[in-house]
Amino acid sequence: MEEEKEYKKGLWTEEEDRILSEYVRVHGIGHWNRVPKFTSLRRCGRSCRMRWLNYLCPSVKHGGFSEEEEDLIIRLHKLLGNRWSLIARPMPGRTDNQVKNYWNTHLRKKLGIKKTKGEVVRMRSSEVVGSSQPAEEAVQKRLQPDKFDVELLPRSEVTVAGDTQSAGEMGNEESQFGIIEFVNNDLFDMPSPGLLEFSDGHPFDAIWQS
DNA sequence: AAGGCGCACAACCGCGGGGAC
DNA sequence: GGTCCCCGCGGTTGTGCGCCT
Repeated sequence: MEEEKEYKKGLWTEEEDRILSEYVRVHGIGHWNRVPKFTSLRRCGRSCRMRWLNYLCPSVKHGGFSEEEEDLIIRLHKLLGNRWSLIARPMPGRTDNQVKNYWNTHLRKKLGIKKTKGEVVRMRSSEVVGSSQPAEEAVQKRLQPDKFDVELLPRSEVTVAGDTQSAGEMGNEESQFGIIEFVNNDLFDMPSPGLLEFSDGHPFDAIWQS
């Protein structure tokens, strides 16, 4: 794309912010690629979109994270892994980028978490099924879900998001798979009831990351 | 004073999904 | 069904600034 080379990169100036804000005021949100056509702004659409969503949007909260927000991030990250958009969803005024940056610069250090590639702490359903404690209790203990009600569903064929593999095809031991249902699904904009699958050896199982 | 360094935050990039045509 | 456009996501890189020597 020849035209793309002309787009400016780097930090935004006050004047650019003003132009973008005025564009949004007149044309509304969306069709960001039209911004450089309709204005004198020499920024690509994606850059405009990001600047608006992460900074200029009036609903975006600036400033440090509160203890409550920090606690929520920690809990949700433990639960969801690096799914920043999901983590940011129940936090009004916070964007995925903010949450991601805050995690990478503050919380990971604070929690003593090293950056590892693909290291995943998995919960085998044998921990649940094979343990002496009741299945639901085991899940509750692992998730520490002050804000969630979870229950373990009977293991059955699992279709992992966007994948047609059955649970049986993904591993050798049937006991490796399980499903957690979020009974209290207020925090996530998921089809109710929300389902999270976990399994061994599948990319989608990064629910608990260390 | 200055330059090296690390931290915090902003911004970019690659990729993929969904919808319109 | 194929292509294009738009958008969202998550990882990575860039930038500014304060602190230390």
